[in-house]
Amino acid sequence: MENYKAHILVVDDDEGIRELVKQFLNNNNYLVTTAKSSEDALDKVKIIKFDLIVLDIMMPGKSGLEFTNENKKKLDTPIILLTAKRETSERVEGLEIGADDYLAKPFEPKELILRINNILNKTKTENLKRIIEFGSIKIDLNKLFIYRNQQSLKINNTEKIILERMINSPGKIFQREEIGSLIDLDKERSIDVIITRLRKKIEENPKSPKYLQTIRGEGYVLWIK
Amino acid sequence: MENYKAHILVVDDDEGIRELVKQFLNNNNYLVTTAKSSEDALDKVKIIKFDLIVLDIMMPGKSGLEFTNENKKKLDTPIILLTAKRETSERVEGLEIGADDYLAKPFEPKELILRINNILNKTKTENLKRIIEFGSIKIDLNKLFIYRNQQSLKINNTEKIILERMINSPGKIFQREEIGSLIDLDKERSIDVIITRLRKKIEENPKSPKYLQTIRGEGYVLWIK
DNA sequence: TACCAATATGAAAAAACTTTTATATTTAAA
DNA sequence: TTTAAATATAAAAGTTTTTTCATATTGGTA
Repeated sequence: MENYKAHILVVDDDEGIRELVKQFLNNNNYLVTTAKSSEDALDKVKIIKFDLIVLDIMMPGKSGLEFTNENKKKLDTPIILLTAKRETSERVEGLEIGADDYLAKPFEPKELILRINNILNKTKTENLKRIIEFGSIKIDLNKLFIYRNQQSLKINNTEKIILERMINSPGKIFQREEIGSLIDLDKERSIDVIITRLRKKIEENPKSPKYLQTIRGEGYVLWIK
Repeated sequence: MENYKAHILVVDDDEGIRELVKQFLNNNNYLVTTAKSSEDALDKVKIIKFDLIVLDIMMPGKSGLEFTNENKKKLDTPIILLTAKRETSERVEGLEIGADDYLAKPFEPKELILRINNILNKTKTENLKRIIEFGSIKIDLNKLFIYRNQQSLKINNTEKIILERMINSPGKIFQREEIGSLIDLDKERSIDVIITRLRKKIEENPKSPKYLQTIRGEGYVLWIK
């Protein structure tokens, strides 16, 4: 986890809420900056790239919805909206224009933390790990390793590209041509060779493959478990 | 987007709600399977790997919370909980045990769709794209390409590993030793060579680098914009 | 400024990866 | 069972990547 604190911008016109939230987030190991209006927030996002923005919808001047609508795309920062209204209409609108989540006031601070953790962890772990497991095999597409029966085998980039594509559509038949197009290769026999190599790595018994099978006359297919 | 429909499991003891939700999700291009209890759901997840589960909390037999608690980890499928209660306590508990989202009944079907889209798009795009932009450079860590002034340059896996690490901690000084440990290399001069190669690719003017700078006596640091 | 240690880098060497080729094996249909 | 087409694969050849080495350059400090 290292020493990095996520930096969160809290935007609310009510100083009481601002400070309360700030305090609470501080206690939960977040770095917090506050803004008292959308305009104020805009000034700040120009200078600092936040990890997340918590934004009240109803504020004098520009509303949180307007702020989200106008800035979400270029900022590309997760936004959690705070809404006072009970009706769903406003919340739906918030999500439609790109907010990542919302919370109805009054809310439990603990719930806010959970939602923040949820969003930040998600983007983080999903960015870092791309690990697929099936059968007795584990494939780490980032580290380019396959793990099977206590041993680890390195895969190369070509193999990664093909595995990644096939894993995305398990059960789909890939013609040699389609596989070849992924790596810019058009000799049929050459595709065979790559498949053979892959089988040696992922199959218990490469001669009668369980996962990476041949469909005679069609191509190859990957079965995940 | 291809031809793939996300497969969603809807679990609710109330047939009316089950069918309503199913109908609505079908209309929104999702493939739906229903289950009338946690036990029923358990049978189904053993056979099918769903993309997402929508789960009522209050059901006879095993509750949605129990189901989530017991299965979330091994399933690793996003879960949206449906809660009837107004209080936050139950919702907080749901998030704590690993649900990805919840929705209070009664809910607008449209809101459910938004939340589902939200979760599925998030996992999908974050799995597929790992593109970093800074200055006039765009780095695609999946495709192993760097784009700069209309031209594209290939990076190799070693370069990707180091860039990825440094991008994760911009401004952090990396000692040669630390960089070397990423790629299992312990000769100082060899690290230099890799840095030189990287600079040729990402720097406008590699002789006076703007992004990948030397900290004499310490190591290297990457500045993002 | 002159010196020394730190850093940079071209080029060679070594290692790894990729493709092709030639031949063997398998499969399905006659 | 025979045959022809499809697939598999070992080994060679070609290519790229990676590391090392030798030398050049740079930056700080006396």
